[in-house]
Amino acid sequence: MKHLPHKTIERLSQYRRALLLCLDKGKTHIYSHEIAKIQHITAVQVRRDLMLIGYTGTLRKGYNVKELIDLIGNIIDSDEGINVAIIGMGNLGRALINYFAGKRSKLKIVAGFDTNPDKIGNTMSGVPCYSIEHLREVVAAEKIKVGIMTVPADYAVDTADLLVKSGIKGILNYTPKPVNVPDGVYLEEYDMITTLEKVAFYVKLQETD
Amino acid sequence: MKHLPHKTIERLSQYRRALLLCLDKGKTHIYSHEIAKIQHITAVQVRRDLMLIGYTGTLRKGYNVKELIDLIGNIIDSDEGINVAIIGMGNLGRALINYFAGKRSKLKIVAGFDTNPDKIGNTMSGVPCYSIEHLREVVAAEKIKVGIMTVPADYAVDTADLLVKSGIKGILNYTPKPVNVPDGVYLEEYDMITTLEKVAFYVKLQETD
DNA sequence: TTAACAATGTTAAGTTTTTAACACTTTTAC
DNA sequence: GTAAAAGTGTTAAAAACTTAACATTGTTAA
Ligand SMILES: NC(=O)c1ccc[n+]([C@@H]2O[C@H](COP(=O)([O-])OP(=O)(O)OC[C@H]3O[C@@H](n4cnc5c(N)ncnc54)[C@H](O)[C@@H]3O)[C@@H](O)[C@H]2O)c1
Ligand SMILES: NC(=O)c1ccc[n+]([C@@H]2O[C@H](COP(=O)([O-])OP(=O)(O)OC[C@H]3O[C@@H](n4cnc5c(N)ncnc54)[C@H](O)[C@@H]3O)[C@@H](O)[C@H]2O)c1
Repeated sequence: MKHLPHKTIERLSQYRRALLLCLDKGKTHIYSHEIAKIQHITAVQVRRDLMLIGYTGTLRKGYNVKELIDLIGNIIDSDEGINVAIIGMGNLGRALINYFAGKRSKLKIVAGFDTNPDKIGNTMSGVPCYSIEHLREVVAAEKIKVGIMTVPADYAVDTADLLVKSGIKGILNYTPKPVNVPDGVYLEEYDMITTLEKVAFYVKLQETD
Repeated sequence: MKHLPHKTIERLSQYRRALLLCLDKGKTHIYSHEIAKIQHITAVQVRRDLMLIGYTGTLRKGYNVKELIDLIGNIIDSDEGINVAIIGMGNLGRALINYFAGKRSKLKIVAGFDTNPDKIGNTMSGVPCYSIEHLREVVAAEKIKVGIMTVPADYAVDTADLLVKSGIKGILNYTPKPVNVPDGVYLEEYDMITTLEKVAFYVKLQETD
């Protein structure tokens, strides 16, 4: 497989989510325009993405839901799975753990970290909370590759450095403070206010024309 | 002002966030490459975006932080401000309210809605929780334009319909279940798993080449 | 004072992403 | 049987977005 466009990767994840829902409903086949409708995009785009990953559906019946789910898994998932840690077991951290628990077989939150002694040693939704002091050892022992940052904003920069030093290869930063990482570490900044402001902007725009 | 690219709108919101942090630190001027560094993009792109909004900095001193913050506000904020509601005052809903509280003067969460009688009538971080039954009246009374959906996934579709009927013009959907809205309502689907899967994918990719 | 520098602003080129167009294939209806 | 309909797969065109190139202009330093 050659290079898949950035955007296609995102959509594949979304297609799978939609397909899993369809599978639950007992649907065995699905047309490109049905997927498109769910994702608010065009059928052409769906077909193009599927072309890129080399999947071909059956004419007149569309795509086999189960097959497609598996194929997407082959592409975006890692064979051995990827272990994930959450740093900062506060409101958001706990909500995320709760939410992710058991959602994806190949992506597992295996550890949480905090500085609060009351939290350290506890387990939340099956995820043990360690002291941030033990970050390095736990990351190594549990083969953790990805870290989700949900610490208070003031600690974001330091925490990112710590994560990098401990050998983490991907960071998802939920704090509103942008951080820096060296080459070789993939960083995604995820600010919720940006999205809300975007919605508000387009609402305003729609009103004024 | 003509059309601003979709992506520019997002970045403007991010620039403002970064600029506000700089202002706090007492910085009065900033160069395009400094903004770029924070946002992990190029200086050219920053300058281009600012060109599009018609802001010109002073040569050799860069951009005036305060002025730029105000200008971005003029563009993306709504003059009278926009009121927002959260539907579903659970873990995520509460975390969001807590987080947004007081962050933006022009974007205010003024109401929460739930079905749980234990929550209705209470106040969280200053936001009153109403029964979902009273959605329509409260939306009208409080001039709520945007709704953030944090209800259980099974209620997502119905809740979206309700919001649309009540006159809401923008929806930010945090549930993992895509919903549909008619023309004239701006919808943003915001799935956290997609982002995490993307991070995991690029981590995997980096390992294998 | 004048050359070197380091910034901005802008036009042009390049890249990525989306959309359109259409050839092809099975099913259905007559 | 054969034409119409409704899908897929793919190439080509268009649109959106980013990057490069460079002219311009204050500032600094010899
Ligand atoms: N709550 C939200 O909806 C939301 C949304 C977007 C972003 N955020 C951001 O996410 C972060 C967390 O938000 P929250 O509401 O969960 O806050 P919180 O205060 O509830 O949780 C923060 C947790 O981090 C722990 N912590 C503090 N310093 C630490 C360190 N150095 N290492 C590890 N753990 C540490 C604290 O003990 C606490 O448990 C904040 O930066 C916030 O701005 C929150
Ligand atoms: N927790 C997370 O980090 C996270 C992340 C991404 C997405 N989500 C999604 O967000 C949603 C909420 O997650 P949560 O962890 O807060 O769940 P939760 O169960 O803690 O909260 C759901 C809340 O919605 C209320 N509710 C139920 N039906 C309702 C209705 N018809 N109208 C209004 N309110 C109603 C419930 O009483 C409860 O207070 C879920 O769909 C979840 O998948 C959560």
